[in-house]
Amino acid sequence: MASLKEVAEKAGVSVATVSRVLNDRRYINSETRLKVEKAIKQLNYRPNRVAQRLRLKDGQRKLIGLLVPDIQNPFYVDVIRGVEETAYARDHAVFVGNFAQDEGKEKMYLDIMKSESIDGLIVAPSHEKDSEVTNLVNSGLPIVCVDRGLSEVDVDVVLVDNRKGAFDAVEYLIQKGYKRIAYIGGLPQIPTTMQRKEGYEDALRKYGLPIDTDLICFGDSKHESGKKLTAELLNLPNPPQALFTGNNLITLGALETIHNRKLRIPQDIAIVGFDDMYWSISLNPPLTAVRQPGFEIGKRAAEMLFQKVKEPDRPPVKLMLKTELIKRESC
Amino acid sequence: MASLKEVAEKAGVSVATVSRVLNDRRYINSETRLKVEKAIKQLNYRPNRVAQRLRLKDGQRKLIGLLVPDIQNPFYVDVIRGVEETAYARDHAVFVGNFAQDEGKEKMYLDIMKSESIDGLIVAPSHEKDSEVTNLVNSGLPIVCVDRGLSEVDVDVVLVDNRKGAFDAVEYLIQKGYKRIAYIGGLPQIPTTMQRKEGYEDALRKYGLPIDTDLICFGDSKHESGKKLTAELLNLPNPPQALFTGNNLITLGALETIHNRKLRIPQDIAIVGFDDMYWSISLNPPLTAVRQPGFEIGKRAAEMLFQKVKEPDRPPVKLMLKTELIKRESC
DNA sequence: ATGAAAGCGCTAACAG
DNA sequence: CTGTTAGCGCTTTCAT
Repeated sequence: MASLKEVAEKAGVSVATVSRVLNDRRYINSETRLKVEKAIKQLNYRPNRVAQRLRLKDGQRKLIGLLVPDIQNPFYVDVIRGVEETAYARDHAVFVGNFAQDEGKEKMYLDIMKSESIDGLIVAPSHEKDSEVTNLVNSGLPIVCVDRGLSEVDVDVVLVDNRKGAFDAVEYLIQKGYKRIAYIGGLPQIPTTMQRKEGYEDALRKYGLPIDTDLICFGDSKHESGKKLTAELLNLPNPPQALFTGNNLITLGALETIHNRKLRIPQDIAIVGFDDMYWSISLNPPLTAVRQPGFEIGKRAAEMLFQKVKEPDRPPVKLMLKTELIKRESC
Repeated sequence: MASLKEVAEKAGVSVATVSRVLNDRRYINSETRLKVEKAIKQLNYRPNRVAQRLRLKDGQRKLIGLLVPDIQNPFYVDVIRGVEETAYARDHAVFVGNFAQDEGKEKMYLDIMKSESIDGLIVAPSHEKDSEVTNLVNSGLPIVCVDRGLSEVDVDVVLVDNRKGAFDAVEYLIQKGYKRIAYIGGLPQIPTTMQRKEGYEDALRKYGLPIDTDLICFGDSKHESGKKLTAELLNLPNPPQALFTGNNLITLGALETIHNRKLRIPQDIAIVGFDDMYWSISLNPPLTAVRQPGFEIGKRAAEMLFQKVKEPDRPPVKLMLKTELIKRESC
């Protein structure tokens, strides 16, 4: 890799001049510029981003971090894509970390992000009191939370109305005539898990249905727990008629158990899931689901982050996007 | 963020000493070490990875790059996880880039990787003659290819026996009695697309079935093209009885078209796909598919890369893993 | 309009 | 065993 110095030598100017033609487009004699540009081309010079970041100040490093809880979850894949596209449009690179729902790994990634001199961070914190992220916000690093907020500090956040989304799903189930409806949540410490539970209960309450704690259960937001909890629910003496599953991986796990038992959907058991996937129509049967705009969330979060970087003192904003109930055939 | 200098001041030693207790565990007076460790703890010091990378030589920077063609494809998500887990076990960070099947974006990412001073790169090149990646291999950067190799240079590569995997799938279809079998491939310039086509033709030939070019088509390896090409195939005057789809996104697209037309699988049209997903059992109907071990591919590639970094002159090796045909109900 | 030089935070000779 | 110092590649005053 050619360095600035080599370019300078080849062009017969100082490194400062080369740096100027690269960044600071004023005050350059046009002949000098030509010479430099020629040398750059000949050597196929590319600035060393590491040296650049070491030297540059906050907000000019062209690198942001993105920390997601589970890359196997297609929702976060959409968020990642939304962030990346927006960042690249602004010539920023994105350092993505997947902490796989492991708080230890989350901390490790946070350490890496800090020491990689990023301009800002987009993160879906493990839980609302996440002290590592809270400290980082307090340290002044521009941060935007996605999917979940933080309770101990005022921070920018982009998410959906989980309570409303869940309410809509369960209300639809009730309107379809189902009475015993179970909720299979993810990790209880994740805010969305509880918000969706609230929405579930809101709907039950509105229609005067009892809230039966036997029908409310929590797992770890992954496929396996969806599979296992569905089995437990179906083993109940008085099993539910319908399932409201708390995220897409849980939904997939639930479907697996139902299919293994040769139960018919929705005749034997109905299901509506939180999180739609573009291939939900190809599931057996086509899934009724609450769609959240993952790509849009990522995009908005990135835009918000860039704004925050530019104007660090503007007060944090909360952006709540809408969910949409996609009606298909699973209930 | 505290710096080495601040730690040194607090501990009353030189920066060199602090650096030594951090890296170079020999030759340190135990009292000195204690003082330094205390200061490190008090200041909550973390080394600045950017400064470290700028200073360090090849192979010691604890950062590798990973460039994948499509993060929306669950296969690559598995590869990413395999690479990450292996890298983290060795205390390396992974810079992941998703070029979304866009050669321009691939080049951009390659530039970023180069200028981020990585120790090595794992990449699934756009095509076999990918000159950017080829040049990078020739430049001496340790590189391991996954999923696809390079024809113009001898390089390490981890992939599966695509031809055999495709052969097994199509042979199974033939044994089930299907005679008019179509192949829906991805981008024709991707090596796996053509290898899978070879396997498809091998099977047809072995059983004396004609190779009908009307039944062989290519798209762009994404959901939409699977959807569209399936529609075209079904519109043929003499449509196929079975589909062999070239990757998981194409499969999902094909299923969508089939379901939209209210066709029954496998009675009206059978399907077997390349790439299994853990939720393939929940598709309508449970999908018969060729499984490739994505996680394992990522893991092996990372191990191979670390070896290459340690011993840059060892001759490149090709590792070919096996596929497995998972028989379910779609044919 | 251009160059010299400081310095970002760190590691690794080299000297003692 | 420890300190001093050069230098990784870059940007940015400060001079000129």
